[in-house]
Amino acid sequence: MSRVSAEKPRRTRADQRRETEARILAAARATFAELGYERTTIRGVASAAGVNAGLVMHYFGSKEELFSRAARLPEDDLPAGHPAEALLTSLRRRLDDEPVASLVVLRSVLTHAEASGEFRVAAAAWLDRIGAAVPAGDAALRAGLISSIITGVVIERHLLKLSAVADASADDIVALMRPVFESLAGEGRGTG
Amino acid sequence: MSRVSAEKPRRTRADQRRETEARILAAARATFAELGYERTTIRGVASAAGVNAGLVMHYFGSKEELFSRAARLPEDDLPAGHPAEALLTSLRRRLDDEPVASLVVLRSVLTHAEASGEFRVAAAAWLDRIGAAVPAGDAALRAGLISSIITGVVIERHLLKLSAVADASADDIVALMRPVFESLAGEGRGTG
DNA sequence: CGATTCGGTCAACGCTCGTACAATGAGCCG
DNA sequence: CGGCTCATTGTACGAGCGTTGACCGAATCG
Repeated sequence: MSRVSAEKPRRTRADQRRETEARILAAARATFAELGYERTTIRGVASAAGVNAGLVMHYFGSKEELFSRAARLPEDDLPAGHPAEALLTSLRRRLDDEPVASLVVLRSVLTHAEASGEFRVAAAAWLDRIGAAVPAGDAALRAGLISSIITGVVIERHLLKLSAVADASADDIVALMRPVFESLAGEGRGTG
Repeated sequence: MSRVSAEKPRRTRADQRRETEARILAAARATFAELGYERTTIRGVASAAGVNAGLVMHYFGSKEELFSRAARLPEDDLPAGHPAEALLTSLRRRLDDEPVASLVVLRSVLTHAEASGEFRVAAAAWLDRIGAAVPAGDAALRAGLISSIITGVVIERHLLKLSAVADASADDIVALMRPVFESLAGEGRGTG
C-alpha cells in the first residue's frame, strides 16, 4: 500500500501544495454537489482527497471559505445571437457536461442561505443579461421565468432524477424547449 | 406569567394532546420549509411550538418520522379539462397560496435524499397523470419537462427569490406561461 | 378518595461536528 | 551539512445534535 513513492518525486514543494489544494477543492465540489452544504463534513472532504482534516482547515481556513471557493463559478456567458437560440445553447451546455460547481451552488443555496452571497450577485448579472436580450416591456419577468425554467430542468436532470428528463437525450430536450424559449424570449409582444 | 389558566379549562386530556401535536406539526412544517431538513433541530421545533424537546420525541419517535409526517402532502390533484389549462390552474394554485408542505418536501428533498421516499412515489403518480393527459409519443418526456418547469418556477418564487418572479402577480406569470404549457402539452405533434 | 394514567419537563448520554494547536518530517537555502 | 520552512499529521476541545429515561403533577377512573 505504498502511497505514491514509485512515481516521479520531481515535484517541488510549491507544486505539491498546488496539486493537493486542487485535489481538496475537487473533492469539496463533488461532495458539496452530492450532499449539500450541511451534510458535507470537512473530514469527509479530507478523506475523499486523501489528506487529513486539519490540512483542509490549514488551506481554506473554514468550511464556509471552502464552500465559497468550491462554488466559484467559472463564467456564465450567454452566447451571442438570437436570444432564444442563445438560451438553448446555454441550456444544452448545462444538460450535457454536468457543471459541478453549478450544482454545488444550486443544492447548497437551497440549504444554506447565508452561503449564497456571491451566487446572488452572479445570478443578478445573469438575469440582467437575459433581460437585456429580451425585447419586451416585461423583460425582467420573462428573464426570471427563463432562468427559473432552466434551473428547474437542471435540478430535475442532475439532482432529483424523478422523470424522463434525467435520461433523455439533450437533443430531444432542446427540441421540446425551443418553442418555450421562443415564446418567452421571442418577438416583443410584451404587455409593458 | 400564568400559562393558560384564565381560559376555558374545558379541554379534555385527549383534546389537549391533539392540539399540542398539531401545534408541533405546524411548527415542524414551517421550520423544515424555511431551513431544510439538516438545519432543522428538534429543539428548535419544540421551542417554536412552545413545548419541550423530549415531548416531540415522545410524540413522533424520531426526527425522520417527524419529517415524514410534516411532509405528507394533502392531495396533488390535476384539474380536469384541456391539459394546458389544467396545468396552468395547478401552477396558479402553487403560485398563490404557498403550499408549505410542498416547500418542506422541495427544500428537503434536495438536501436529504433518504427522506424522499414517499415524495418519489407521489411525484411518479403526478407525472403519470400529466403524461396520460398529453397526447404525444414522447408524453413521458413532455410530462417531465412540465413538472421540471413548475418546480423551477415554484422554487424561484418561494425559495430563491432572485428575480421578478418572486414579486410578480400570479396573473402575469400565468399569462406568460400559457404558451409554454400549450406548446408542451398541446397538440400531439410528438416525435414518437 | 385513592390509584392510575399520561401530558409534559428536565438532565444527561453518546456522538459528530468545526476548529485549534503542537508535533513531525521531508524539502529548501546558505 | 545545518538550520529553516512548510506540507502534513494527530489529538484534543467545546458546542450542538438526536435521543433516552427518570420524574412531576394534573386529569381520569373505579
